[in-house]
Amino acid sequence: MNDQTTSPSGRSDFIREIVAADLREGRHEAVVTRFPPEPNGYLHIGHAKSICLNFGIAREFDGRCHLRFDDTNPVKEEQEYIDAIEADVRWLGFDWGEHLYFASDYFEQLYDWACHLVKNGKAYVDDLSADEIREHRGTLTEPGRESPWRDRPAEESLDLLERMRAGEFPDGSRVLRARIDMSSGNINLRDPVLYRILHSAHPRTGDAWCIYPTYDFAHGQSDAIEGITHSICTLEFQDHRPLYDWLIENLPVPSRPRQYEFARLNLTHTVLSKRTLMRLVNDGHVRGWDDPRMPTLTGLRRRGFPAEGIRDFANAVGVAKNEGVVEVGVLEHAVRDVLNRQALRRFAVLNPLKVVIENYPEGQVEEMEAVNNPEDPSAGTRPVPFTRELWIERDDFMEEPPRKFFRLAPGREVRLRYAYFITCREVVKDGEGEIVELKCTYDPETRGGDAPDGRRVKATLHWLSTAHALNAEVRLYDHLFREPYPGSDGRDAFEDLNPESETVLHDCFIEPALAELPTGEAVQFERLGYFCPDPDSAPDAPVFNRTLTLRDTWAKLQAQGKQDKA
RNA sequence: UGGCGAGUGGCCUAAUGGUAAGGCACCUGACUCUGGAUCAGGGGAUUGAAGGUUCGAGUCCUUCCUCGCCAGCCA
Repeated sequence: MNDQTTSPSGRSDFIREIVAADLREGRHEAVVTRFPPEPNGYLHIGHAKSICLNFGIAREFDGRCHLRFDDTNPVKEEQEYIDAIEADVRWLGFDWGEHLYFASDYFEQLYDWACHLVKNGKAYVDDLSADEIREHRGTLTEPGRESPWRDRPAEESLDLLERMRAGEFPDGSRVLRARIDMSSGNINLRDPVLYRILHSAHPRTGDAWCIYPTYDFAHGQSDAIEGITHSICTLEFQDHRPLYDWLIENLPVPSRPRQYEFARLNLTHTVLSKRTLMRLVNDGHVRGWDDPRMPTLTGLRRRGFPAEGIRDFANAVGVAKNEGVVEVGVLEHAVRDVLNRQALRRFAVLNPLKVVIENYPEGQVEEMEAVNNPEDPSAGTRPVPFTRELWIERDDFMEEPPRKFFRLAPGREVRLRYAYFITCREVVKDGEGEIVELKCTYDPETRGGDAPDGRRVKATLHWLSTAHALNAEVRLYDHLFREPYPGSDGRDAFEDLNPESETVLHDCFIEPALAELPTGEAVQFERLGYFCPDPDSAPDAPVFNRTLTLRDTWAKLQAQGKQDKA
């Protein structure tokens, strides 16, 4: 018995309240939910919301959640997707234990139930073509017309259904339809198709079948077979609920599941429709389903988004029936929040500018002790080599600094993190006036980063010894779409693609400690953001993906054009 | 002119007839060897509209408006 109404985070929602009430009032001994993907594509962040809801409820109320593939349409489904989906759900942090199911496991039972409906006059074989059925269906405002085959004898329908199964008829020649109400305002009740002929091999049942149940006929009955108590789906299925209930009530099913609908996730600056995602991949706008810019779970994982961050995000957006659009910032905040706690800090210089410390002994190397994670003392420290010639970030120097620019400038003193204070003495330029080098001096008294005389600096920069830094490629990512609502106001979503969603930087430098970081392990490049090694990395050619930038108030000031304001 | 659903600060979500709460975002200040993090504070809502019931309405009733979904042998 469990009468809690809230999730561990203290939040609840209308579905959890229904579950809690059903348990409290004894309608069910335990809650059983299910996540029912069709294996025809990759899972994305929107599915994550559903996964977190279904598995989350099972976990919180001490019930169970099944992973069930809704594999009723062999022409679109593939084993590859089944494998990828299982991996993604596991990665997200959920476990279905023994409860892995396939709608195709129930084909025989479903067929028996189809016969049951026919025998009871609740279903019939229709010889109309797809076009004719459409014509008979009517429109949103006009009722449909009954098929001429609607009242044929049950025995005849039964015989035809058997012969459909036996493969006697070609695709599309006949269907099995429920006999409900051709004049219903709900089009799903206008004698919906239950079975269609598809001479197509199925990833799991092979060529055992040439007729396949539709979603409507398979889903609720699969729920009933598995003892699902709460069948949770998205809003677009609300219209199907009367049909869901009609089938359950007219069939000798072993349990009585109920369907509940919630609003699917929408996110700004991205798109979550399978069709658009597919086009992004097929038209080469991204490099694949796992491109770090994709909102797919495999893409987010490659990008370096931790599963915990995605779960936190799902929890933060809540579950309701109001279809809204969540700002990506909420997702990014959730991800930064876990990365800030967990990611090891490292130095990297993406856009290098050489600094020579003129008064530092040539050939000398000092090991500076750097903290691995200020949020987690147990992460310890590491040595970072310091020498006379260093790389710093080009953005950390300005020859003519505006008022609010605190970093290095001619004559200015700043701190090199964990090392010394340095002062810029001279700016060296090439023939074109490009700054190629900074000549600086350091104060030996400031070793470790503090001045004995108590003087302060306004900025602390990250740096790397030119002699020790490793070379790396770094891929910078930004929103795939520059518009918050891609394709709004009549535009094609693809017009809103962000041309700068990926910027590849070569000849970046990373600190030696980064040499052997496992793929996908997130680190923070101090002052820059969170990054993780990409699978494209080679032993001597590391590639890093930028997961997210750090919050950057300087960048914000620049964007607002306020950097000169007093 | 059909059916179903939804409208609460910029965004998301709560308040289950008792006097609008939280997260994100934004702004200020403190602190800081990351312009990060953290901490403290702040602005911002005539709850889609108009009526009605009630001592009292975001919540109940009526009418209206707006938005979303549905006419696959997809899910």
